[in-house]
Amino acid sequence: MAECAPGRRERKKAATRTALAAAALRLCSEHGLEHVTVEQIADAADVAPRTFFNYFTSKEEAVVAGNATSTDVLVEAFAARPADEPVPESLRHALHAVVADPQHRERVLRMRVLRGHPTLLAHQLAAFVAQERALAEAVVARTGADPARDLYPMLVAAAAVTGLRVAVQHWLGDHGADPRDPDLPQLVDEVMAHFDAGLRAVTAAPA
Amino acid sequence: MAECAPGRRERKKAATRTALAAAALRLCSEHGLEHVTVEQIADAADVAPRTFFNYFTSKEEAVVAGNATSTDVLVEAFAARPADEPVPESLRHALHAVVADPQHRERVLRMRVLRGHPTLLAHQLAAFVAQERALAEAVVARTGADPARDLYPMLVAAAAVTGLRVAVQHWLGDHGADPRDPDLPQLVDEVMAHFDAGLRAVTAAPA
DNA sequence: CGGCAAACTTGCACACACTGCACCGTTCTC
DNA sequence: GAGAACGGTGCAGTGTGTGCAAGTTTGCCG
Repeated sequence: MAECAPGRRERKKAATRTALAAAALRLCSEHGLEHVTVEQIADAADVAPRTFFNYFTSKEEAVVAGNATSTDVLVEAFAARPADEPVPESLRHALHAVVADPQHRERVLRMRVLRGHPTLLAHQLAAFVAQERALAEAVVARTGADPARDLYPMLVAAAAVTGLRVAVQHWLGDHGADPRDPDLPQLVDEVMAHFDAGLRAVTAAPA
Repeated sequence: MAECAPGRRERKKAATRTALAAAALRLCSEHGLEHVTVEQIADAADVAPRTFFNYFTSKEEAVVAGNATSTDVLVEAFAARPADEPVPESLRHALHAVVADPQHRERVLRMRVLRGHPTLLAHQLAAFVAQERALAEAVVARTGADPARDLYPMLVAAAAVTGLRVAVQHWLGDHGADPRDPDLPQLVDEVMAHFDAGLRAVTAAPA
């Protein structure tokens, strides 16, 4: 009952999908991507191996599926900002909302182990592009720009997602441990400050 | 003979790799990704199927491999700009060099047919990330910034590659046919102008 | 030149990914 | 309660991707 918009059947489907994605992420982050078979993932989610492929076309897709929730957080946080606020400022707040989400942190930490698997990385990036598109639609909805004539909505959305990715990479120490040991919200602010400055380098003199 | 730095053996290897990548791109763009087998690609390149996997771990990787040449063009064009030029301006010129490369246009047009295959798209994006890293190194080499403390090099490189991607997507009509029918260099300029303006929306009134 | 050693190619075997098809059970609709 | 629709499952088959053990080419040095 409750809100019967999603019927009983649809809820079961969503539950199975979530269970498969969660099992895939957990098993692969624990044992490594290539040491986990689809059969094991299906077992952990208590469905038949064949059923796995009714939801995902590959292991990688299942592992990355959880990112969709971050997309929702990002878009909703952006949409919730006042419409007269400058777009980049709204995006800064939206990115803060994402990195503040405990589920996002959890996922980032699990993903950390899985870096270096090219195929998985590739699918991860595909998930980011999906984020970009969803966010671009929200920008269009606010600004009323015509995406066929104006590439601003796509660009600013892509820039925001890219900025988030760069911030997370930096935070994970992909380019060496940052001696300042900054946290994720701080790095997001740095990224957006660079965008605000038109990407003009203002690097301080080296220590 | 000639410059013997790359020995006879290495040249053969590079030739085989190129032949495999070219065959993969050609066959897949003609018949569709899923209607081409590794065996056919190997045949077209005149090697055994097993040999294919000595060079690439998947069909997708082979199809996308050609992008490495664009990376070289991008990085070299950036490095060739005067060191006292602002980084974004150098990047603008470097992006122009890429889109002016006939090989790049050829590849973009072939890839056009292959959009919509999620797995291939994913690997394509992975190739872009490789571009970002190479470009970031060039930025580090010019500015002397410490990538462990400063995320500017990674960010500006990622922004440039993302901008190129957005421009190409727009050019291919992913968001509807642009009535202005702009060319690629023009779109690159628009992208960089948006970055220069700090991504502040200055959308003109709709027609 | 002769011959060794490293590296590339290839065939074989195998595990696994992924798909089409058909069947069964459950859920929705009337 | 009957029929339609839909999701779950087993089966069979194709194709991917890898380890292993050859055979062959290339580079190197005595």
